[in-house]
Amino acid sequence: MAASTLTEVARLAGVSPATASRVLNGSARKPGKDIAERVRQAAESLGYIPNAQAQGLAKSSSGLIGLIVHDIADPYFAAIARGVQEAAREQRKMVLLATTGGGPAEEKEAVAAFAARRADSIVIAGSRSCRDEDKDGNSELAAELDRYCRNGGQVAVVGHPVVGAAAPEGYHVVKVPNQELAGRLATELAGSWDGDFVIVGGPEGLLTSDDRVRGFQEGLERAGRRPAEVLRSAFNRSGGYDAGLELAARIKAARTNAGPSGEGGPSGEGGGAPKLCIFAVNDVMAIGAAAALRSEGLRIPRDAAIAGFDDIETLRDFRPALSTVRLPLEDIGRVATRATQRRLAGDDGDDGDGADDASPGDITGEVTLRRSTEAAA
Amino acid sequence: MAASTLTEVARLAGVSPATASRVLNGSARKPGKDIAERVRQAAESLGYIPNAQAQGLAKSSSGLIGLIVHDIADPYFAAIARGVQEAAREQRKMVLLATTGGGPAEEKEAVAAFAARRADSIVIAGSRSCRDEDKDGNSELAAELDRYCRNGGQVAVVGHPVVGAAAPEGYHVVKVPNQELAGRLATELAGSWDGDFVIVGGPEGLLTSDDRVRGFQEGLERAGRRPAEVLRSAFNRSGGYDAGLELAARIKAARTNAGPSGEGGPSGEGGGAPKLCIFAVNDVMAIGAAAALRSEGLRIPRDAAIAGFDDIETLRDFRPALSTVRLPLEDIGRVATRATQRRLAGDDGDDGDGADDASPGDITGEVTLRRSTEAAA
DNA sequence: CTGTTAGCGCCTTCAA
DNA sequence: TTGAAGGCGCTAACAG
Repeated sequence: MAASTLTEVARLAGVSPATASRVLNGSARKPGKDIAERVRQAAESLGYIPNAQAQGLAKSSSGLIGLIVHDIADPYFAAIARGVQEAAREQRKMVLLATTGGGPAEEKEAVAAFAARRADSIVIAGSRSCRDEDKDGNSELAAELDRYCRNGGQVAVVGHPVVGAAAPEGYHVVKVPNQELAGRLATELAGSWDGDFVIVGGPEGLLTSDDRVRGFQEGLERAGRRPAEVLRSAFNRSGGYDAGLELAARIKAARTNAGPSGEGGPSGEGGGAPKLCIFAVNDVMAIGAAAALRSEGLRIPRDAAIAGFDDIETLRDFRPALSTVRLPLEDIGRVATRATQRRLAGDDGDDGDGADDASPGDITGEVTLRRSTEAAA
Repeated sequence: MAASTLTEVARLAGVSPATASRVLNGSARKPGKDIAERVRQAAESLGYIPNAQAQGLAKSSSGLIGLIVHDIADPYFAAIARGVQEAAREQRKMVLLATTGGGPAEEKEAVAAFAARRADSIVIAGSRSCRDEDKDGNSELAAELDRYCRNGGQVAVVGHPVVGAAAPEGYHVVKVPNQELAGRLATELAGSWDGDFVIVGGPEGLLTSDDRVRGFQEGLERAGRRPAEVLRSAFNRSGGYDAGLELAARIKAARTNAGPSGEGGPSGEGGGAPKLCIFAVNDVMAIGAAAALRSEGLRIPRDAAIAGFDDIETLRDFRPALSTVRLPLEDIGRVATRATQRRLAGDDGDDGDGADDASPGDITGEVTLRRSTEAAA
């Protein structure tokens, strides 16, 4: 009942398994035309499907690319996954998916599982963390990756190198200019916004979040503004929502203090309190924060401005349109995947520190100001 | 340089490979405690990782679950994928991802690739098509699946059976009550909406779309309403947008015909033209349509109501909140995946027509009326 | 309880 | 060009 084997095909075609193998895959050597045809027919009639496991075992290479994400249902990762998938198809490979929820321990498991399957390469998306609690996990992950690379595996990490990882051969980092872009966002915002800024960040130690926070502060400074207060919460919609609630309370309090201009409803003009501009370190958090403000009867951008980061596609129809930084997520996935393609001979070598920068077209982003941060009431 | 093997571990521990194998995996038989410990240490010190390919070859089972979707970045599929992933983790399996763009030809390729990798089971999400152009593709896909099942593979399809597929053992269909739910949506809407209905559907022949269209018409009929006109467009945001543009033009035309009640802007009260309620067969299309209306200066629900289907999580913060039918996408993925788990002995058999219904908790949905279809101006 | 012996299905030297 | 033989790493029957 099991699928038919190469041997069966060979027998049916009246040739040796070796010959059958040669015609059924792109072997260097060309079998006789007539023979080839016979083999092909035999394969067809038996519905032969090569056993990739056996092939992999024999060739010690599996045609698999492992992808590690926090959560595949998160549009950020889904977009990256699409890019990875495309690049994988170009390489005629399949992608193995692992979702980890973000913990280095689970990530380590995933790497081990990929290694067990002899994945040719691994792409790790999702922010690194340098919190204390993750320290052990990180070094175990680093060790696992190191071993994987030493056994000939290729790894690409999106964003930051794994904390504590050496930079073995085959280890690539796709840099994402989070800090710089957040800085640009801040300066642009500062140009059109008089009020104060608040940052809604993820937990401290999440590198991506930290970069964006830092960059934003720098941008503010460059623009001659005072630093923004940073609220910490979960790196997802609900974190944004919580922070939004907190901010809504403050905004309302400030308003009533400044003068109860109108109890009939919040008025953009009334109290002298300067309006707040909220920067959430990703779009999903921004949406959460916006929802919270709205649920408290505040309106955007009338009562507060809000900006996000990523420019998630599904969120582009959100109203008011969200100011954000567009990141070429799909490209990021593609670039990361391509970076793991073993370099051909004639490589111009890396820059000495081991980890090379996966340079095929460096990742850039674009500040995208929209309605949610318009100053006009 | 290659990863260390079981044989090396065995040698280091001074035992036979068989023994090493027995301790390193859950073999039925238990080796001596001291021996076990020695083996474990040897494995640890060598950084041994079992070769899943070899294991799979020997056991003829790979621990792989293949998932086929149109597009992993589509939130509908991403949500299902999350469910599949969870169930896979429960079964201690990994998921192999294939995205096909929806064509049966690519789906067939994917099935063949999964078969080659000896995936233990395959989950197919994404609407089936019965269009003429897909006829050949469908039957090839059916044949491929049939072969896969005959070789012992398990298949679960979300929604509809593959067109033309026999119902071999191991072939499961996770039914989604699209038609019924669309009907319920229609009747509920009919209760609070006086105007006419229009359906924005996908291309004819897309089974999921067709079901929803049909169900909606039935619901309308039950409510004593006349059938809705059906606009056909692509099954994605841009299709919805196109249809929305068309509808916006009509709405405006109807208004000026009925009487230029106010040129200052569209007014809900003014013209006697009954307001339209648009049913888009999925949320993403609905969002597209809404965006189109908005771009034409129309407002929802003031100038037209709109409803979708799926209740995509990322879209829940959309304003006005979208009336829709909630589908437990994640559960669907989970249920489909679990259905492919080979039944234990003592199975109560199938219902004779071969394909069984993957009954572990039938899928149900829930009509969810929100702001976008509120009658009040 | 342990070790030995065969494969799982395929690829890849080698010799013919 | 084709065939025969050995091995990829592991498991599953046997034998001890």
